[in-house]
Amino acid sequence: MISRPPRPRERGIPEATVARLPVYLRALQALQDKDILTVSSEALATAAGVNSAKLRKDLSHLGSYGTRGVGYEVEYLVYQISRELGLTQDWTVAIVGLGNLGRALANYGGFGSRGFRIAALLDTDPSVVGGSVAALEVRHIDNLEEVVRSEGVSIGVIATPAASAQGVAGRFVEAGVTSILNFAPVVLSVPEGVDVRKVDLSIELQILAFHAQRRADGDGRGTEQAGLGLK
Amino acid sequence: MISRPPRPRERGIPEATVARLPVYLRALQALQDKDILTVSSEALATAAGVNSAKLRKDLSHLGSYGTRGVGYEVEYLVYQISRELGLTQDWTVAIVGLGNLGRALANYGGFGSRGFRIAALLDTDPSVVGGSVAALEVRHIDNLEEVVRSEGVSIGVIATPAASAQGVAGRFVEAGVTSILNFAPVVLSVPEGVDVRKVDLSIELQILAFHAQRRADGDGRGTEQAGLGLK
DNA sequence: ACGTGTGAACACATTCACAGCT
DNA sequence: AGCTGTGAATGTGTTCACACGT
Repeated sequence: MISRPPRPRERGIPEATVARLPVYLRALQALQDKDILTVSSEALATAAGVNSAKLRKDLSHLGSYGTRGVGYEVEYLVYQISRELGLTQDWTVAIVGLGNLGRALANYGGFGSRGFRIAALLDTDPSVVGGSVAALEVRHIDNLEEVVRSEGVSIGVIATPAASAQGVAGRFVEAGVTSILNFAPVVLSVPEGVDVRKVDLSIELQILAFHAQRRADGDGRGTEQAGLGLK
Repeated sequence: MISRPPRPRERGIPEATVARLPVYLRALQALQDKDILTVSSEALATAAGVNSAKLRKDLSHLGSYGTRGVGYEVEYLVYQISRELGLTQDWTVAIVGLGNLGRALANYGGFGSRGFRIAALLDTDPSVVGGSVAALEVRHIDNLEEVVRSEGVSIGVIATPAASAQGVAGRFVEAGVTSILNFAPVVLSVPEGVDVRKVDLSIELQILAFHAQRRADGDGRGTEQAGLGLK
């Protein structure tokens, strides 16, 4: 008899919702900058590029933070979302690989804007190590374990060539880092309990190409898509 | 010679499948480089980081390209996926904004590797315009419309500051570009029929932070091996 | 014997539409 | 009267498990 380990219904926020919370947060902060104190689901949804039913459902997972007949208090919602996302505490980041992309990341202002602090830059290339990027010294990757410990790094960013990425991931994991953001075009293999997110530029382009092609062969010229688009 | 596939193709591949095809394609190309001719769904799934049932279902949307009892012929599958994604034709790309990120994109080799050609780099900054990045001259953004027309640009990449992104998007759309890859942290508003994909570094970090926080304070529920009781 | 291809079951996500509070 | 919060309905995606072709 095979009983499947039941996924315990841990009362959690749906993944799709989590992915949108940062978007809502950004929209709310833009409203704050304009000194707007209150916002309806309809208005906030428009600013965030979603529909209002989805927004309300998403927010309902955090709690009842709106007022019926009125809307949401901007400042309060900013705080609640920030807290839910874990942005009320600081997260320390290390970036490995300081090619063009790594440099871009290190210099990216919005990065450190709230909650994220870049604590270390690491590379292997002797022509890069010892130099300085974004007012930080680039250290040799041999210091990874020590830096993770001394700086309390909790998020590792991998911006190396594909061939080095798995090795770096392994060292991060070994050093106790359980959150990894991977820009290298490889599938990383990590133990259970380690969270890897991937950002892949060429995959995004390929998805765009797919849709563009579909649009192109569906309509020869402004015709709507009819069935039987035989080749 | 290439015989025409006898299988009629359905229109409408699920979006989730489309997003994974590039991953399969990359895994298959890695197998090709190792001179592997045939692969099972199990092996390919492992290389792509998914389970085999999902892989088979995904591939079944393209047609019946496997052989029962054997597996998939690597080269044939590479061709079929490439064709489905529209990579058998060339796509011309223009990048706007040559700050750190734009430069990284322009220099990113994998970009142009297959099917994508960077035809133009555009910026407003006088200290950048006229200079050269990745062996291409950076032109002033006033040339956008002309470049789109003369080079046949079909994909626009926006790597500008947030404040400029909507304006650039509008000009792309006006010039006839219907596929946009946006790296600026704003929600772009575009007409129906224009496809926008967003890559947002700080959103990815925030999602990681959410899960990291959950792991840290959820404790009891999870039975995964904790790496270092670092709290 | 083996691994693909797929209907059926299940899980997750979105949208609808309206009850309920202010 | 107006807008949130939410069950119910619908749509999309994933996993199971096995029939079927090689």
